This record gives sequence, C-alpha cells and structure tokens, in this order.
Amino acid sequence: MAIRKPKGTFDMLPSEAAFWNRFKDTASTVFGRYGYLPIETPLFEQTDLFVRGIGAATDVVGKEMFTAISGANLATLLEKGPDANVDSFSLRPEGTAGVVRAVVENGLVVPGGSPIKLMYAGPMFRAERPQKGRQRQFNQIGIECLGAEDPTIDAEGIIMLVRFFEELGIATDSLRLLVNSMGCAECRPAYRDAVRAHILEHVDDMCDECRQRAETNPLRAFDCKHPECMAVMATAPTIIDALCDDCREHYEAVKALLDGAGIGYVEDSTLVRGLDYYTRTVFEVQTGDERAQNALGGGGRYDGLVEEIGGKPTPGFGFALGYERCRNALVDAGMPLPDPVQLDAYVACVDDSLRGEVFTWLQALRDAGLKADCDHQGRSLKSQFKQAGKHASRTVLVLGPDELAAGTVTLRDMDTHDEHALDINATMDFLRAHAGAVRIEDFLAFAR
RNA sequence: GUGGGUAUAGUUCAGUUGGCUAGAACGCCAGAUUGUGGCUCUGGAGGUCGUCGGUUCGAGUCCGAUUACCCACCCCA
Repeated sequence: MAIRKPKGTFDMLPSEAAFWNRFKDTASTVFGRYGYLPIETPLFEQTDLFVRGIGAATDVVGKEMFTAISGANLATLLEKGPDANVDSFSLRPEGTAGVVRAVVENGLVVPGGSPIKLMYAGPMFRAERPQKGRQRQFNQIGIECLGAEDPTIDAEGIIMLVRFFEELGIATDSLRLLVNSMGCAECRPAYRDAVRAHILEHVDDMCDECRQRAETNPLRAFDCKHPECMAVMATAPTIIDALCDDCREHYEAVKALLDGAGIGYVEDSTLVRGLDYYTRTVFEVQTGDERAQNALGGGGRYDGLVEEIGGKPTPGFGFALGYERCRNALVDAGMPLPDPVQLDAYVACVDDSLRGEVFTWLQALRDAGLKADCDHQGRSLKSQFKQAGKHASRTVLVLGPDELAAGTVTLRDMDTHDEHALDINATMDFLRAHAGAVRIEDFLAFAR
C-alpha cells in the first residue's frame, strides 16, 4: 500500500505554499514597522524547557507533545527504567519558550538594557486529534518582546495585530478582540484561591472536570462550556476586582492606549489563556461567527517566564497567530488562493531538429531574469501553445526553420496576439546586456 | 481520551427494492487538412467500487470486522 502522510499533517501544494509565503511577507512588513526582527529557533528543544515554561499541568505539555529520546539514551532508559536521567527532546508545541530560551542563552537582554523585539514563523507540533483548524503540524507566526514592562508594548502589540489583519484583507469588523488582565504574582494567587473557594462552594453543580480543576487550575473552569458550570462561574469573583494597584494601573493604561488608537475591543474577565506563563494583559482575536476553532490568534504578557527558565527577571510580551485558521477565515470569506503559475515566456519548437536552439534560448531568457519554460515531451506546436496558455505565459517565442533561415525568432504576445520577428543577434545582445534584471515588459518594449 | 459521519476514475460525486460489460462533470491526452493557445466539437487513456470475511445463483449495493479520513467535544493558534 502506498505510504501516506502522518495523521494531522498536510501537504502545502503550490498555490497554498504561495499563500503561506505571502502571509509571512505581510507579517514581516507590518511587524517590521514596529521594530520587530526575525529569529529562527530549533524545531525541537529539551523537553524540560516546555515543562518549565508552559507548565506541567497544561494539556499542551501534559498530553500533546511529540517527545523523542535519541538511540543511545533510549537504550539507557530501557535498561534503567523511567527514573533514568536521560536527555529528552520535544518538538516545539508553541514558539514562545524557544525564543525566550534563545534570548536568555545569547544574552540578548540585560537588566536595565534595551528591550528586544523578535518575530518568528514556522511549524508547531501537538499530538491532538485533528479536526478543522487543528492539525498536528500547523504553522504559527508570532512575536515576542523581552525586557519592557511598559503598557505601550502591550498596546502597540495588539494594534500591530489588528493592522496585520487589515493588511491581509480580513475585514476587522468581522473579528472580535477580547482583552483581560490576569494579574501578577502578587494578586493572582489570592484570586485563584477565591475562585477555588467559589467552585468548592458549588461543587455539586459542576462537571467532573471542573471539580478536578478546582485543585489543579481553578481559573480554567471559566473555559468550561457545560451550562451548569457556566452558571456557577457567572457568579464567580472576577479578576478585575482582585487586581493589585500596579496591575490595575497597567491594565487601565493598556485600555486607554487602545481607546486612543481607535481599536475596538471587548473586555472579558473570563478570558483565561491555557498556558501557565501569562500575567497581566491577555487577549485573543476570534472570528465573529461561532465556529469551532474560532481563535485566530492570542497572547499576552508573561513577566515571570524568563526567570522561570533560568534567566534574570525580565518582563515579556508576545502573541501567536494560527496560519491555517486565518487562511480558512479568508477562504471562507471568498478570497481566492493565488495562482502560482505565471511564466514570462514559453519557447516553442517547430521542428525536433531545433531542440538545441530552444535550449539555448531558454537559458538566455532565464539568465536575463525571466521565468521561462518549454515543452519536454516532444509535443506538437499546437499542443505547445496550449501548454503556454495553461502556464499563463505572457509570451511565446517560436523557433522554426523559417526563422532560422531568416536569422530571427518570432515573439508572440499572448494577450494582444501581436507577433514580432526579432533579430537573433540583437535580441541575444539585449538579454545579455541586462542579465538578471530584464522584466517581461522590458522585453516586449524591446520587441516593438 | 469521548462521540458522530464518510470511504466508487487524478478531483468532486451519481449509482434507485442486490443483475454492471461500474457512469457523469471537471482535469489529463490526441485530433478538427497546410507552423499558433483560451471557446466549441470529436475521440481516447484512466477504477481488483478502502481492506478482509460473511449472506446469495449473483454484492459497488445487504451484514460483520478492520483501517484510513472528516466533523464535533476537550484543548488551543
């Protein structure tokens, strides 16, 4: 039986891949305006980085990581059992931990120094049951800003995200921006205890999972969709009331900056990010319709993360966007994927004896900077023209016995149907004179 | 981990109470007189009907198992 792709993966065929490139380019352009610089980190890291960074109690770390142990270590593990202390690596389930690790390891931020702004794009891996908008290998674009606690970082980050969606062509009035503050190490523990107490008070009305959450992570009960649980949580104390003065001030400042920039948002005191590292500002962008997997992107502040993975205390802020989900939203809204095939010139061969000439012309065109191709299957001239049409070629260059005898080639403009007899030597000279820089418009202008 | 759905040409799908030599559209290939595309017309290639087993004179069609995929819950981007 033919080998198939692993569950939850997909092939990016040419038009899809072209769109992914456009997505990355758009992000690079927009985020670049805010001073964000590109970074690439490994697709796998030591498992411990994610355990400490994201949180051992999270679903992402607890049951969704692809973890590998290299050959020799595997032997040790088999020999000594689960307590053996061996290197374990995991495919990255998200981008923040790796970037923060790189910043710390390379000393990119020092206490009291300038903040650094970084952006990344690439695949993430989670061993989930696949469904629409949720794959095992999926692509994210994200940004991280390390070393600045100021609310302007949070606000400009959110604005930047909105601008990105605008630039991409997603109608922003079809999106919903939710914001909240989760407090900090000062005020969150007390709030967490208050929520736990509230759950325990109504424990008989709640689902098994939420009872469990009371112990492990009470805030997550806000995400539960059981009607009974939602009813209970609707009367739970809100984080906003529990914020310490510093957090409240920070939160108010972020909102004021968003208001000033004319960014519409909805305050949602139940918005709880599922990763443990978030503090203070958290936000999420959703599609307006109530589809499954409607979170296109989300993020927030993580002032404790750097320290958690072994760096000096350093504030941080970041967000990530799911490429496939944004793509789905755009396609559902009627946007066509780009057509990746668009040749400048197709070289047609009238007689088999001239295939050598065709090859020479093809190389000359390509070296001049044009996208050019020819038939590789000995097709008829008529069929070659069909191929040119299929590849949306702007022109066709015809080489035949008649041309050869006259020392010319025929250039057909496929849009206007005009044909020009070009002198071989003069044309070759023209192509060579502007090697690498010829555009098809230049070539057509030369022909006239 | 839990639940539901679907598996027939490259793709999207028809196949009526079991009688098929398994079809359509699109795509692909080739032609429609002399060296020229898109439209139209004609012809052609391409399927052990997911896999294994059962019922039957006969199974794409019924039954069972299995695998894969899709969708939803959960979680997250």
